[in-house]
Amino acid sequence: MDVKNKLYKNTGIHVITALFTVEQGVTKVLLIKRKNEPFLGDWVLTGGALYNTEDLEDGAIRELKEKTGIENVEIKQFKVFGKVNRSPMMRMVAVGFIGIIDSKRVHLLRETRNTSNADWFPINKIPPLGYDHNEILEEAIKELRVQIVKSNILKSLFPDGVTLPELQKTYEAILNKKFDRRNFRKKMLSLDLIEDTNLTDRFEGNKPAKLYRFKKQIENKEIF
Amino acid sequence: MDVKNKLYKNTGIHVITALFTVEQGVTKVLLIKRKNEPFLGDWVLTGGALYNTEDLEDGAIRELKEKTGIENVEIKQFKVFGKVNRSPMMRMVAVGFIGIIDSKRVHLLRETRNTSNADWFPINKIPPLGYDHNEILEEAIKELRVQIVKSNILKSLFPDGVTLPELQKTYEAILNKKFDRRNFRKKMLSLDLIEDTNLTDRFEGNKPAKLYRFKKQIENKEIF
DNA sequence: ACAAAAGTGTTGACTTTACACCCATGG
DNA sequence: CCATGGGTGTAAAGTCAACACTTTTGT
Repeated sequence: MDVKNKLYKNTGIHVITALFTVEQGVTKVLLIKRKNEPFLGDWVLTGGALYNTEDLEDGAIRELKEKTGIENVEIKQFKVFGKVNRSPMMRMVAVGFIGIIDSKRVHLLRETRNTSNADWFPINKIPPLGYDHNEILEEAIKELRVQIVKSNILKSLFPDGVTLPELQKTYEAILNKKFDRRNFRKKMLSLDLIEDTNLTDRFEGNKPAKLYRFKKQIENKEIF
Repeated sequence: MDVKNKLYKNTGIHVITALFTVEQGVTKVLLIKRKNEPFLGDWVLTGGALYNTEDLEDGAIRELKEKTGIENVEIKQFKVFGKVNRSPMMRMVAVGFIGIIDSKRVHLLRETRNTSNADWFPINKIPPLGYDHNEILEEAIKELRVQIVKSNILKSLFPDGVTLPELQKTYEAILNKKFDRRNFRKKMLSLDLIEDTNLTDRFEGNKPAKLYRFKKQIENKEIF
């Protein structure tokens, strides 16, 4: 590779995170409003350009912090978006990440150096986004639906443990589907993603529910 | 993003393909030997730096052509590798692709402008590779094993159709596992990846086998 | 004792596994 | 007619889907 060749110049990396939450049965994603060109005034997913001194995931986390104030998130790389013209100023290849957190546990910055607003949008009410972010978000939602059944990605939504009824509502919100309570329990437990704690929910006028927690490590299943 | 900021300079994209084949029950991957620094004389996966004028997949295909002579391959993006120091000269983020072809159908160039050798290596006999390619290859093998049961990736290995006994040998080679013949058929057909042609194998002293072909489009299955 | 939500078990349908014999072809 | 490899069915075990009643708590 000849570093001076023009074909290799002016290329950069975007790190873009679709950060989800679930509020009262509604799956939402965090969007920010741009304060600069290009796409000034447009809503976009959180993200920005990677520094050449940081790893991909660290860059995505830094951008989240800078543009929304959100910290302590676990995210997972899911796909790269590299069409030549996806960004207008120069050639940018975007690495997409997903994560999910409890929006009640974070303080969202409404304005920063580079953003004029930030908010959680229900995933079925997404405005036209800047860049190719509608496409990235679509893929992110698909990936989220896959990951919740085969990884512990939901751990960051329930860092203090979760009850099966809560989990069921979450799955129903994300997969947009209803489940039978008994069968959901059996399925969930057989997925081997959660483990019993010996605690119960704080009660509120009804039978307290058992608390589970997501496992630290998930072993992968046979595929054939 | 301030384009002049040093933090955004000197970043490039690698497009790296793990191209597999299966020969007599052995899964192999294509490696090339480097003719230049860095890693001069080392074996690596096929790939190189992306031009700022081409899409990711096009770049990976171009690199395959340039360094091995291989054309008409279908490849699939699977993961990004972005550790700050994965490449010694400058910051390079690698986008990994996998593909699988029939090695008998291609003419492999043994030497090119940038390579001093090229060959198919059994995946359990891989030498230490340049860059982080051992890690990339490991992930690529995992992904291959997932893809053969949920996508039509094997189509490019069998462009003219395939019989169930051939397919079974291929799955056994890639998954490193034996299957019962009757159960393999049932499973394979229920996966809905292949469809009957009304042809049969050209025979060679025994009962001719029915020919199947991989479907163009695979619909995705329910996940919960 | 009532309201509200949590927890639990069984049956029938379906899927998966284990296993052995017949069939078509070329020589 | 024999050797080679291809094709098929069935019974037992396991998994999945549908369904209703009992338990615990606070008031």
